[in-house]
Amino acid sequence: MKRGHHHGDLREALLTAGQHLLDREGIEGVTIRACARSAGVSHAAPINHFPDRRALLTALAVQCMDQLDRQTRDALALAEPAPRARLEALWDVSVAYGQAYPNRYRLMGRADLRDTEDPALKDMLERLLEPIAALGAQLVPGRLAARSLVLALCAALTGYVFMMIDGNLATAHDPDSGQPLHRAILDLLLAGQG
Amino acid sequence: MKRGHHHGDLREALLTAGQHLLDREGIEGVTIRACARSAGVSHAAPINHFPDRRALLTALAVQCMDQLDRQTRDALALAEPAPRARLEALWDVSVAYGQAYPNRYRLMGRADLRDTEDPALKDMLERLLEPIAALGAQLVPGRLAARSLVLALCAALTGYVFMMIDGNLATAHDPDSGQPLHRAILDLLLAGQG
DNA sequence: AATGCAAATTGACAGTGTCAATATCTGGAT
DNA sequence: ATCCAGATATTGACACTGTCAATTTGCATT
Repeated sequence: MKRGHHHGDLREALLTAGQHLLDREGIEGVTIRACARSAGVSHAAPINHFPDRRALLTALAVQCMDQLDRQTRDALALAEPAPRARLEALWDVSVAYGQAYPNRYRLMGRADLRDTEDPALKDMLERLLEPIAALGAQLVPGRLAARSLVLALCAALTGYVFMMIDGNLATAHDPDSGQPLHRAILDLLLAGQG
Repeated sequence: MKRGHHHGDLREALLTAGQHLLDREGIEGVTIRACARSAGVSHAAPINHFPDRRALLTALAVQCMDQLDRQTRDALALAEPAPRARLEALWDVSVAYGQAYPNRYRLMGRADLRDTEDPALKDMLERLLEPIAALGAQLVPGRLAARSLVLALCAALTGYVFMMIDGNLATAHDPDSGQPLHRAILDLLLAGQG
């Protein structure tokens, strides 16, 4: 069934090699030639599956987004129905993912490394926005206010995770209340509406 | 007066060359060899002033942070005394800077490219945090609440600017109210405290 | 079985960061 | 004024990288 001509399924092998390289050595470390070496093929073999490095990194980023999206939807499926609780669950997932896989999160944040025209990427970006947009709409009456809230939630969440990843946070938890710091940000953002 | 041995002041020449390259070609484009070419010296001359590329990029980032800090303090000097107005002024400066020089803002966000031990960088980071920390303390009574607010403000601001830079914003202005979108985020963050 | 096409290899080129060895200039001592 | 020591710049090299062209290999369909 596989299209495997020589290798079996080189595309998949390159992606898992890339994932490992990404986790261990950072974005810089995920290079076409290193992935090829790790998959046991020659240095130019990947060109048949990814026209250039940009395409490889885009596919890798889409894979990471898919993981994050699945974890988010799984968590939401188990969360209580109250919008506030669901929003907390959503934030928790992203924060945990960034903590567990900082380099994957960094890759997802590097828009300059992506092929913006990739249809798989476009789909993924839409899918990723869906849950948070739904929660925003649920929390706030007007469509306009909802857009603002969603924007604020996205900006604050990604901004916070990157601060955390980059070590610009003294502590991850509030020393007094013991609750994670990102809870406090959510509190502030939702203080306005009941 | 200058320490100019061969070139006059190569370090400065490399930095301005780097700034131009950064603006025109992005971070990828600011390479040791390109800076050397632009300054009219051989490819290995920069090593005397910057031990490696990381050091060059760090110095460049510090320069950008200094520009942003100066513009911020200038704006605050002209702003009205009300904390809310001062906070708006501070956000306006960062948003405008990101819009005018997206690549400089991107460089400032790339903690992975910096030499964390650089004392000039450490100083600059402290100085950059100072105004926003002061405003947070002024806006909110307890030291703890102030820390949370400052964190939220930093995260939301940088997150928003990056969304804007990377083209993940449909519009930069609210089509109805006409006010810039980041105003709405500030509204949300400050809705809790009077 | 033969042919055509997709996949993989090999080899090359230009570009990069970084190092070692060498040459050159400058400022200050004699 | 001279001369020397050390900072500064050059040259050349090495190991990488992405990308391309030419070639070979292997599969599947005719």
